[in-house]
Amino acid sequence: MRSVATKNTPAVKSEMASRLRKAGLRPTRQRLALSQLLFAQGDRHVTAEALHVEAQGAGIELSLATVYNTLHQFTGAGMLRQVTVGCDKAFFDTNTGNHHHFYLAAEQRLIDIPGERVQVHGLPNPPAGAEIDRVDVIVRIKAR
Amino acid sequence: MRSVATKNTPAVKSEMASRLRKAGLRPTRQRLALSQLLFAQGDRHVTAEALHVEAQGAGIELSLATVYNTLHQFTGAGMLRQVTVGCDKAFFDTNTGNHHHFYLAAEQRLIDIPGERVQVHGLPNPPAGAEIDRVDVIVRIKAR
DNA sequence: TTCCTAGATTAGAATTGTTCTAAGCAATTG
DNA sequence: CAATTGCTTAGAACAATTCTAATCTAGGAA
Repeated sequence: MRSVATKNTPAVKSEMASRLRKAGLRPTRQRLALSQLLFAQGDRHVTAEALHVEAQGAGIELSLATVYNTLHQFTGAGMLRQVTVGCDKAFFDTNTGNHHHFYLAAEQRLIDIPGERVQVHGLPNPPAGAEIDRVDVIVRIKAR
Repeated sequence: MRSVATKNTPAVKSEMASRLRKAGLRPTRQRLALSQLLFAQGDRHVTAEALHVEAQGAGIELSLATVYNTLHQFTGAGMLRQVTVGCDKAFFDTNTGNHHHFYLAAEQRLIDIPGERVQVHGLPNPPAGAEIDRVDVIVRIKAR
């Protein structure tokens, strides 16, 4: 009995499967398992390494390479967003909507900041001919 | 005759030396040389690798390890700021004042955005007991 | 000046995070 | 079911950075 309820019902599974198919990805055992770890709970920030450990801990056998592949494919399909916060590890965020982040340097951990309320004023125009992809606000929290 | 005027006068040199001493760093040949490359022109964004190449090109013999050490020491002394923008390489910025960045993903290049005009509104309070180190705004420019 | 010593530099090895490769496996299609 | 195409895999390769242990040097003392 685990404390986190990772709803593992057939219904959830087939919903995941169709999401994957829509993205042009075969719903393989590994991708379904990772989908569940990632999306069956609330918003999450994971690293490849951490997700791999978590999967193994949950009895899912897969290689780290597959975790990397899958995270990138999911990102390409718009199911994840990659957050860049330090140059050590890459974080993947299940929240792909408009939002920003606190970064707790001491714990190497991210906390979402809902995007609706946050406004950035006074930005200059981007260099000629360039187009803004997105604006990221990162609030760095001092290490203690 | 190089096109970029890297003022290499004794005056500049001794000013650099005293800056280093103030930071508790011995003004060694290597640190003086890197100081000049970094600070004798306007604001710059460099990677360790690029600065190493630049130094060698300018006839300064030093190891990559020294470049890394020096960049970190300068950062610790508040003479540089590390900018985190992608997980490949670390950028060091000679502009340590209040400002933000455009990030041109296609060229892996940073452009400063002066800080005075930019305002970020609506941020929630940081988690209990935490203190904000700083707020970074990164405007990502779409790769073409 | 010369000597001494803490601190700085170095080459190369080690580590870390990530990507690649080539071979076997598995989901779909016919 | 068989064929096809895509997926997964272990392990090697890679790139950025850090570490290590030996050597060197700046700056103070004699």
